[in-house]
Amino acid sequence: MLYILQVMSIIEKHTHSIKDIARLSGVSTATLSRYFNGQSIRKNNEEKVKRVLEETGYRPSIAARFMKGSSSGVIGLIVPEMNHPFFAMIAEGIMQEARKNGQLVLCGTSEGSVEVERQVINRFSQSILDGLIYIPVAKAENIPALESFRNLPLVITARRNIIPGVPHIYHDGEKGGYLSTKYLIQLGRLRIGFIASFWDAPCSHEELLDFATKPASYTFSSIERFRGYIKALNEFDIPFDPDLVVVTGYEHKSGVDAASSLIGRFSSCNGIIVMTQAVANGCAAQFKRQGYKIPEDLSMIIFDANESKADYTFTSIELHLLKMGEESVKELNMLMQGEPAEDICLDVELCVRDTTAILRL
Amino acid sequence: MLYILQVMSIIEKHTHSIKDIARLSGVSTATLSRYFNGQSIRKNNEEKVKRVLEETGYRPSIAARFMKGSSSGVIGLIVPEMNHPFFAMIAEGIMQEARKNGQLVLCGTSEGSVEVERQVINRFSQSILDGLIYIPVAKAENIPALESFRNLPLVITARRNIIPGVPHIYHDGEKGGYLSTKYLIQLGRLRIGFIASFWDAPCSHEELLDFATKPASYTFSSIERFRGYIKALNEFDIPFDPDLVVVTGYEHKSGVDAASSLIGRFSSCNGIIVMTQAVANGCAAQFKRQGYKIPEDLSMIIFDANESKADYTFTSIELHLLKMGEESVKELNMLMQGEPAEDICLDVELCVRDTTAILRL
DNA sequence: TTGTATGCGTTATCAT
DNA sequence: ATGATAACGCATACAA
Repeated sequence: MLYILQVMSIIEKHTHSIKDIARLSGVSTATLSRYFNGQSIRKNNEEKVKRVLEETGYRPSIAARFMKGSSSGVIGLIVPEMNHPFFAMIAEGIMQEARKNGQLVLCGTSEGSVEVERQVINRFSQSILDGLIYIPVAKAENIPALESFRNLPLVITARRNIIPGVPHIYHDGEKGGYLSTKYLIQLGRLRIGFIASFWDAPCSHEELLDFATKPASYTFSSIERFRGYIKALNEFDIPFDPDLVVVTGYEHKSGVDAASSLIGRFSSCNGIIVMTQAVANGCAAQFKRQGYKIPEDLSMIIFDANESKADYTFTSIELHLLKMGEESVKELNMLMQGEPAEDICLDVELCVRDTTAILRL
Repeated sequence: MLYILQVMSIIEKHTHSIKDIARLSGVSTATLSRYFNGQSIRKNNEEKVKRVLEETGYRPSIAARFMKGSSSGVIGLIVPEMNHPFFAMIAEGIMQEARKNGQLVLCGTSEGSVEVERQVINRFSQSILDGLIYIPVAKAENIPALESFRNLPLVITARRNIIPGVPHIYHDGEKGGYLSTKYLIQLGRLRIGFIASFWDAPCSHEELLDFATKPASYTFSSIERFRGYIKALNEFDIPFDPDLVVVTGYEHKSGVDAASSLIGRFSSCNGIIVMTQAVANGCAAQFKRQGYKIPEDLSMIIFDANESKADYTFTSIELHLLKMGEESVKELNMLMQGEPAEDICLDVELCVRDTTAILRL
């Protein structure tokens, strides 16, 4: 009961202004403002002020504070979808780090669509932000020098090479693709499927193959990982077969479709690399339905096994999503303090679990 | 490229004020303000204004706007943990609905702790909110009439009976508990374990048993569901065995511990009801390790199988989490418009899948 | 329809 | 250390 009462009184909508407090406690607003910002005031004044604050439950308005040019303590976050363990985990990391700094996070989801993303960004621009963490859906080519963008501190997360001069926080996707492919090869599996996932405006099959060889002006994580896949194949002199590559989305259904597509295309596939768990689940379900045994007939490696919550059955490339969120906030805060910030590439590791096994003939 | 440029120019930090626009276009600020708010102005003025707006990329500051008393278009959300499919899904629903209304969501996580929750609420109070959606962790007894709380529109989500006079959006937990228990009984399984999960300050084993019988002044979802469990047992004249009940947390590890605990306590358990997937995974893993076969030896039913992303293997009580989020925002907006809002109880359904089977002796 | 003047809650500047 | 006052960007009552 006491607890609830406290909560309630704390969160009341604005009633008293700094002027009211000044009047009630007999000091000037200037003195109060200084007091709130950590400066010391005369002893007997402090006592009086404290008592009045207690009684009124006064809270400063950050709207007014922000208007005066100081910071709002609010950072923005644009994310494709909150209902996805990958982004939820990053968001959790962001919020934890933000809380440590007394910051809040204003969220918007782009719902995996470029159009919605535009709307949300537009909406954000009318809001009170010290900075923005942006997990893009958009496909953006030929990015020019952006002089128009130097005012709002910005960090790009989970993608690399999107906007020059802006810090990007991402995983070493190429290494992930390389490690997973190499491991499957070492298990004796030379027919390795690669299921690339995209949000909006997916790469075409051809584009993907194209991007894997020549340096692109931007990248998606699927493309990075695909590069590693190609690299490993080359290293072991395994001919690349385009029929082993599927481009799809990020849903459970995408996995089902991808599996069907693979099964329909050719006769033998004994290894497979999938971008995320939802797709992998759909994929596995469909393969099982067609009589494949996992891991014997078909070994699977996925990215981001969503550590703490899952059944721990997928062999996976482990990502560090909480850390990714934390680093994003740290970078953003550096930027906001005028310090230079650079890209951060987080390492990945192969974690062998239940969905991979040596190929027996 | 064009896309990125647009984004950038839109989100630039404030440069022009309404006064600048007034000066540049030769009209007064009042005229501009009216124009922005939909009133018509003289034709030739409108053209001039439009051109200036185009050139400057002017955006009104909602900080100033909100200071004047109008709404900020921002709703608050306090959630125990974003990195949990249950809450992530609710949050997604909230954000989708918010976006439809041009609103943004200010998020804070309580990290499953009452203390952190207090901090976050405290931080929220310094912010600009039109209303608040609150998913509580706190255990709150004997809630009094809260006169101090009539200013900030508030909705409680995923819990019921927390604060009188405030609308609650929740699932029919008792029905869920009842349906799952009844189904297991009908499969011939009369030894049904119930694994209750709590965030912070968990109920003691005794408290839980207590709350199940007498009407409590507040409730947790685990308690609601437990009531349904008891109800079904009574209906089939099955004696209640306290040893079949475990109180634990919401993590994977909680499930492992709960399973160990159950196994250690007694000899026979052929059915089990679990609150959430992470716990169920841990639980299933531990039971399997001990030689139990699922669903033959042990049938499992869980709540919230996290529909779109999962492997669809658990028999479950399906919740409507996206809808829960949407309804929360709708209720909150009604409240903000001064309309009365009432509790919403969302229905649940039993979804039979792979983790339940008839008991064969 | 338009412009002038004032207030919103805070911080910063300047004298005291 | 303190108090009076001018900003900040916007909305609006009121006069024109």
